[in-house]
Amino acid sequence: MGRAPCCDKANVKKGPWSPEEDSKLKEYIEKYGTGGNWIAFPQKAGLKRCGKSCRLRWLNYLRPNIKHGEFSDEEDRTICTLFANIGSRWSIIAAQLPGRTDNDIKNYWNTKLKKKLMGMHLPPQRKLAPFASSSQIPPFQSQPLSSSLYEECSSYYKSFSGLEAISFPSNYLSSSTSLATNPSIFQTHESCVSSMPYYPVNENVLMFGSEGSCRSSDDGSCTQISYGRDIKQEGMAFQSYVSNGLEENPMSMLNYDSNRVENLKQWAEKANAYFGEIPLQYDLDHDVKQLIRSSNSGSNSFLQY
DNA sequence: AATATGCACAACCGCCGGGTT
DNA sequence: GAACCCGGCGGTTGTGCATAT
Repeated sequence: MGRAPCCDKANVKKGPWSPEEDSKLKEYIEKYGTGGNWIAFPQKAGLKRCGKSCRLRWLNYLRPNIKHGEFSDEEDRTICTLFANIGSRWSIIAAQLPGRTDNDIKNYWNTKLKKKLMGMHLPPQRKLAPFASSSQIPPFQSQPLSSSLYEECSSYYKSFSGLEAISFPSNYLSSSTSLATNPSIFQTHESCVSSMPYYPVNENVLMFGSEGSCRSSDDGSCTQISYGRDIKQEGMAFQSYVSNGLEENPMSMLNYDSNRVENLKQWAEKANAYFGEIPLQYDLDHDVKQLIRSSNSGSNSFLQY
């Protein structure tokens, strides 16, 4: 038995908000505030919406001082740098960018910034990576592909990532997401990772690259491959902090507002204390982070475009 | 002009953690 | 301490517009 739904789905409107709904929501909040209970909010405000939907609409769109439109170069740099250090903690990244919402930043990252970054590290004529696989075709892989293509793609991948091989955490492959039914996970042409050979290690894990690519633990058992997003993301984040140290943190390369840096340092300290040392693991975004770091360490900013 | 494809963004979904009972 | 509720979060999907064919 699952969790009870937060609202009566049958009597709740979904989809885009109308201007009338927007003004209703806005007026009510300006008059009475949110009331501290979003679940009860729609009824009070006379909206046929889920409370969560109201909250999201307010926070991401209607709230005062929301900044819409183009991200500045400095914002780009901030996002990239924070992403390299803390991963996809959009709410934390958003906290460093006044007026921007986590959703905004997440969308911006997924649709533009990541591509911009990856594109800069691809030879122009080969922006579209060939999809390939290897002889290690898992049973559910419908199309056999040549290993030569894999080799080409593999070197192509190495050429910009500097990584020999990569293993995916299993949470990229959640139980509800079958490769057979949702191949889109690996279809992004932004990364040749999509065509790394992969094979099941156990029922929940697929390995990419060679077996030797498993770098997870001392005994080679890959035990850090995790299910929870927190372990994965925070693990990467704080491994990064542990290994780089705040002094080497690429943030220092930004003209950072000192208060913001201080906030982040405090947060990082708390988090470090909480998580301690966490084994490094790779995921699809790892190489993006590598790119950011390596680019930042050079004389030319990767965001000079 | 019609259709296909790509892209950007808004919104939804489901999980998790913290607080309360 | 267990059960429940709610807010918050990140990942994913849906939709509409723009551009290419």
